[in-house]
Amino acid sequence: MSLNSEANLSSMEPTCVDTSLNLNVIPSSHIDVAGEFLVEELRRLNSENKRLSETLKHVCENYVALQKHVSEFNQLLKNANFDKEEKPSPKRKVDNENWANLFGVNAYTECNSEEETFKRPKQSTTPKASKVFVQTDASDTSLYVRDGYQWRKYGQKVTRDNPSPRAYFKCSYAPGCPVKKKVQRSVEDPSVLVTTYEGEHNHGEHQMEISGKIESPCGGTGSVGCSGSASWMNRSAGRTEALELVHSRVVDMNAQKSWIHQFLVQQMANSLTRDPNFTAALASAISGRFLDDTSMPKR
DNA sequence: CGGATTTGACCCGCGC
DNA sequence: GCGCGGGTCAAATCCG
Repeated sequence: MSLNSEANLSSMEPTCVDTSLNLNVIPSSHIDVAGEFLVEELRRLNSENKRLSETLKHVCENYVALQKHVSEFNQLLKNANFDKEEKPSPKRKVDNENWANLFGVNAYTECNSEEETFKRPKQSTTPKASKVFVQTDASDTSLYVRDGYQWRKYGQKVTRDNPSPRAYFKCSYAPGCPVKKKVQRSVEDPSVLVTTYEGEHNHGEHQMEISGKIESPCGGTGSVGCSGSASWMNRSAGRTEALELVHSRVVDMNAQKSWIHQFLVQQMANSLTRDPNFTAALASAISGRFLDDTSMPKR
């Protein structure tokens, strides 16, 4: 009964995390000390380990597929040879949105939205606007996007071109922060939340929503694959910058990988220490071993 | 009770 | 000038 049946998982792809636990650290000669209960416990943990490994295997497969999409996406962009001088047409904009959705890029920014300047020429001097596309659960009807900042909702409207309502938020982290954001579901894909940010935060550090949650190295919570934080968007000033940031996201995944590894190990350790059955069995095994040592004649 | 959210009313710019 | 639509306000309501 090997607990490392999924050991090949780690060699499958460098991006995958080896979560298989080496639970064979207890010599078989000691197992009989705790009796059958410990064996049962180990069996249970083994099956759970296998189940988790299977789940992780699927996650890794999805990740590899996504990575492939990203590289294809980058290749397409190279081939397309974007002309920076060219004024993008509304059609181009739609194409870009479709690309972002097509390739499963969770967060995609577009700054100084042509749409805004086209519809409202008088507002061309207004603070730059950025769009972020966030993949969410389609069944989730809420319009809340976790981006690390604290927002206060001040309005909601149903717009003409989109049946889903548009929510209006103001940054409430700093008193005089002028940043606003609009959140609306995409017409094409209701599972995608289109978030439009306007203005720049006048406060340096954003508040992390990590109390009781998991902080990932990419600066967000553990939700929705580190979908674009506002600080990320504020750095981007155009399409190329946005693409570079998509690249940096991929690079960040390496750091994320080690973080995931640490996190999984921590979670497993926590779940084991929290499990009263396991701790009881462990205590029984240890005390049994002590009794064994003291009662047994020394060799 | 205070802060956040909801929602109808209002304002303003734009096109006709 | 008028209607339409997007954006904002603010009173009512909710919630911890």
